[in-house]
Amino acid sequence: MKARRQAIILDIVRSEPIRSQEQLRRRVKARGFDVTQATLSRDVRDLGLMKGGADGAYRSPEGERSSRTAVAAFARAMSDYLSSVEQVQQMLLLRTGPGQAQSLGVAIDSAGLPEVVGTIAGDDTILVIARDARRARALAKRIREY
Amino acid sequence: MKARRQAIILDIVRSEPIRSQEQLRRRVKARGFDVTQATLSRDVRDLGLMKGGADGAYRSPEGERSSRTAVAAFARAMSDYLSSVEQVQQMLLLRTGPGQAQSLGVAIDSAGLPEVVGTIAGDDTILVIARDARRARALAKRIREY
DNA sequence: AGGGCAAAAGAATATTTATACAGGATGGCA
DNA sequence: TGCCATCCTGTATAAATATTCTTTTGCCCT
Repeated sequence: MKARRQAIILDIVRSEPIRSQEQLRRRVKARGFDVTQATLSRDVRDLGLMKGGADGAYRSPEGERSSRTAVAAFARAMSDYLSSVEQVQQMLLLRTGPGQAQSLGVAIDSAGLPEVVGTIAGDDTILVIARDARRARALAKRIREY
Repeated sequence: MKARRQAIILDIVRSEPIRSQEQLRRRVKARGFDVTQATLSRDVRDLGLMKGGADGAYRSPEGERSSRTAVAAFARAMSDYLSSVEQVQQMLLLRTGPGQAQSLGVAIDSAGLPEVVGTIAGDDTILVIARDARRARALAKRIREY
């Protein structure tokens, strides 16, 4: 699961100075993803991490939105608030109880899911716009698992 | 000669994207300093240059948060990351390279633009919600000037 | 269920970057 | 002057990172 792993990488990189992909590999493994250096090289590029500076460590280019608690909050918000999921082309319609959509929308935004272009939250409905229908489908599946 | 050479390196790195020390070596040579890659590796460390990010190029960690205003950072982020702007009613859809939207989104948020209600950043797309269509149009115009 | 795709990851390798070591230049000082 | 000590650099090589090519996996559509 690439998105999840990349979220973990961001988290690791923010929490301690990582100076090589091998070092990163061990940290990522300790969090349950055993991948090769090649994969991490691609992740580092995808995430736009920079290496160098004062300590020679990887850095996220200007603070990403706080993701550590955000991903957890996302999962929790889903199981707390979500009542249904429907896909319409590249969009998802999420239903919540009355007045709960804003909270869930914030959680989705904060999670920084790469497949999500954006969300619009009303009172009990959220429109999630994905990059394309395929990703919308994948996201719907993932969301239903919560 | 070291100081002079390093000043030139900074200048080169700021003026065009340099993706390897070999490439840098040729540019430095063209400016009159014929040195080896090893020396450049040391220079890069001395100067605290970072490599990676949007284009995989070397970058001076200049413009660190304290010295520049958020608006200047906003302008710089725009010119670095933005690839297109589209207006849909009171919203703008900004496109960036893959994985860069989060960074740009943060820059927009930090700039505290009064016409912006909020932003939602995905992987390579940002949805900027303005207060109304008129303001969205004005903002789009301003953004395109970067 | 199974075939066809496309995304994702691995293995091997190429490329890029960092470093151990050594030599030459320079400056201080008895 | 002669003798360090230090700084800077190059050479050779080690280490780190990127990429190419291949395999695996998951998903969609009969």
